[in-house]
Amino acid sequence: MRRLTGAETRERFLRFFERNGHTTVPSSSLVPADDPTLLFTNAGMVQFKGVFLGTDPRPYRRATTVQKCLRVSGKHNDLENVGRTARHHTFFEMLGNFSFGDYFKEGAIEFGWEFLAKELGLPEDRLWATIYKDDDEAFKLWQKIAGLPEDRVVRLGEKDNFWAMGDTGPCGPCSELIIDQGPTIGCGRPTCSIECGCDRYLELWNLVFMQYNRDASGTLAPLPKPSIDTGAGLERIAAVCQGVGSNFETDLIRPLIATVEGLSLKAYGSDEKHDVSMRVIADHARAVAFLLADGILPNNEGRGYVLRRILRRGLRHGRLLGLDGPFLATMTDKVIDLMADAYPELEGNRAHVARLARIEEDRFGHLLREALPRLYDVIQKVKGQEGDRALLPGQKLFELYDTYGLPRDLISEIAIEQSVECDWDGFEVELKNQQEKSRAHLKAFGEVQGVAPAYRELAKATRTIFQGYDRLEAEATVAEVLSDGAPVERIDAGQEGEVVLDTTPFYAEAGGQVGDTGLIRGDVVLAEVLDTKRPLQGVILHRVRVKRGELRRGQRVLARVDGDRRGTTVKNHTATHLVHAALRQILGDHVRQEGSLVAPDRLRFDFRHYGPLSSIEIDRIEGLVNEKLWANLPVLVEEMGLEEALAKGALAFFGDKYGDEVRVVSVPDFSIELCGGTHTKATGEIGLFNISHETGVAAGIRRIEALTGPGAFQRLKHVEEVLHESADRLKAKALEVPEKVDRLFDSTRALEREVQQLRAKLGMGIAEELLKRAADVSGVTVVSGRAEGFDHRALRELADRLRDKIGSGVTIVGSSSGDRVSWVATVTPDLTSRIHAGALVKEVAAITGGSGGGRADLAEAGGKYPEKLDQALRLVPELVKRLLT
RNA sequence: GGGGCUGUGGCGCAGUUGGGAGCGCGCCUGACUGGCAGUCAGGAGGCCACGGGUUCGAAUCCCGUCAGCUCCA
Repeated sequence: MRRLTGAETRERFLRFFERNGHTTVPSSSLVPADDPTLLFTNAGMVQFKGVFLGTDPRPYRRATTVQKCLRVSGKHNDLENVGRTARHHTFFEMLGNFSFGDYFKEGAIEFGWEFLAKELGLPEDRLWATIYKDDDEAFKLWQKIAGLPEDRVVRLGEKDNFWAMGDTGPCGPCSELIIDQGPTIGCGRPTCSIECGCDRYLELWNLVFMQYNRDASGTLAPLPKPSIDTGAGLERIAAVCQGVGSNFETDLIRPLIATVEGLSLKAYGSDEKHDVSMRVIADHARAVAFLLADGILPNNEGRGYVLRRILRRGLRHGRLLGLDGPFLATMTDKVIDLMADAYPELEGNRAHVARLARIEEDRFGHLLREALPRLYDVIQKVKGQEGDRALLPGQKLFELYDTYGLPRDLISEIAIEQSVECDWDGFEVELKNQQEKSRAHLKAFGEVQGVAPAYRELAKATRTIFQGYDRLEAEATVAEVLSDGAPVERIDAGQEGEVVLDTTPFYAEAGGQVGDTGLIRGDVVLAEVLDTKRPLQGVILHRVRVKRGELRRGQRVLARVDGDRRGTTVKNHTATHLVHAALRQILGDHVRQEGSLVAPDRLRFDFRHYGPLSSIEIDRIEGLVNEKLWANLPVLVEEMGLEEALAKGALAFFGDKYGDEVRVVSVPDFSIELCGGTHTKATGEIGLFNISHETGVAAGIRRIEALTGPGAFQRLKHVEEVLHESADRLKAKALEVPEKVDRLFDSTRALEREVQQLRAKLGMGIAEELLKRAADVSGVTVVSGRAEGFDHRALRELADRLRDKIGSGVTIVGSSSGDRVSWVATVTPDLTSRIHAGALVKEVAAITGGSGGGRADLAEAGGKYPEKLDQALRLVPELVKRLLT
């Protein structure tokens, strides 16, 4: 057996199956193309699901792939295990060969055996096979083809060797090829067998024989064209070929560990704890690099959240190794060096990956600096109270998670380190509570929840024809009249209700564009349309208030949309497409629509992006959109097949359902999107585009608010007016306003400083004066007096000076300015036990109609009778005498 | 959309029951000094995010606005 590198193994696999009539298909993205139920591609067959189900015809019947995969949850893998074992990964590569109704069991077993035993030259006497317990056919084939003795073909149950795509659908028995690595590897127990979970009997290749279709009742029916789906982890095969005991020792991953060694200056293999961390970092760096390169952005939910968790877990282990500085970008760079030949998408995203790794690293570092001390605080406190059997309360755990963003797994890891328990049940209660609250609010303020039964009936009976793309007025017949979601006889004058027409020019709220308003008029009726909605496909509801007459089923009416309102809405909708395209052009292809509002007076666009936009970026976006307006490009609307639209590069929303025929709205060489909304005929109609606001709505999601046409003009006009008015008041030219403000600010500060200096000088004079009049009250020096026009601050400085001068004693100074009195009193430290400055100042202030307080050595007070100031001052010696103890 | 947390010199942060705006790093000046963050002395630099309110008095308490972080939807 020759040592093969990982890259060679990958190559040989593909070449072997190509030689055997298979078409090499490139790995699909880690984001499954049209499978919202699946978070990540987790097996080679994911991109062929449709082929197996017969919905996605391909020009080949045999295929082979090396597929990038990610597994972060499920029974086979748990994020927590990664790094602790020799085989668990988040990211891995899966080798696979597939037959779509072509060869079956015999072929699959032949190929599998030949590749492992002949092509790779694995020792035949150590290869085993497992089969599904009832699969006698496979049992015989393994003996016939591979010459395996009976005792090396092991029958296993449904759990191990029966595969299904879901509860229903294609399924079948499977069979695994296993290598016995000998008793020195694995658990070493005498009872160790092929069923043992340890590494001695290592599963190399899983062959799935898809031969049944399971219906809803659980009955298995034979498939007319049985198929084959196989999968073998590249890392495992490489480990065996390279004669190393762990996937992490292969040349696919070991170089990454070497990089960690270099960064941390610690040797792999010298400390098990560090080894775990190194493996975690190596594994997670691979996942992070590939996820970022596939366009996923770190986020708080779904895929983005998984990425963030992996990334943050990697960082955490970096810290365990003493890597306090940024290191992740170095790691992802190394991943790209290693893998770019096999996955060209990595190279093109090198800078993007490094940049995001760095951003996330900073963000997380910041978060930890903020949050970890809080966690340790809580732990210390709980330990202090409860000792060794300390339990962290769920409410605290939730606070750390909810407010400070500490990941659960990190909290739990630290709790274990610190040997305290966590009340995760209590945590769940808090979490549920928060979910309830969010949902309750949504219900109270959100749209109609659920669909009224009457609407469902309507959907069966009526399909309103929408004519509003090219006209704003149409004659129609009233098909149904409803009130509170139920059909009624009629709607009288002054009443509100809902109307369904057989045909309408009114656009119903969809795709962010608000519903139309307008009028419905008949011989005996006039009604105002307040809003238009579409609760179900084909049902268009006009919410109306009848102004005159009454509205009944069967009436002939004229429906007329408010053209001005629609006109500005349309401008905003087309502008929204232009913004989307401009964002992608200027910020990058990772920008994706997250939500949108198209109203008559404004547009709002939420999108994925990793940080705030700079003012330069905003300017460029605004500029680019306006350029497209001035070029007056046509806005084209076409109907075409979904496939064709996607092939043309039309942007579609992930998770949205589209019919076979879709509407494609495009601006030549700039924007192309699937869209059912109404648009301008050409971009020039929009007139002017102005971004009014850019904010964040959540981490990784930004929001742009903008105006078009007259609205944009008015806003700019208004800004200009404000500027001119400011300029007038400043007696400056508009363009000189900033300078002028700077100068004013400077001079104000200079004046303030001058006042302060003058007051200090004045204070010195007053201080001299007051010191001369110092009194002696029971052996304590008392200085008191007034300093006209001094505010609190100045009084304090004066009192300070007096206190320093007398060394030991009491000072109290007051002032009046306007109708206000201010007081400050000090007591030198040697006397604070005998007299409290706060008590003194309070009594004095009371005479001038105020109150106050403070510390024993310094206190302040106010009052509102300036004319009583002198009277109060005269009473000072007496008061001091009384207060002294 | 809803909740929580945070906005204090250029940067990183502290600021106890409301009562003198501070620390570290950086910056400036001077002196000393052949050393890896040199030492010593002195100094400049703050609308304590913004706007209201409560109070004799607010960085501190209350309300609102804006921004950032975070969780939920």
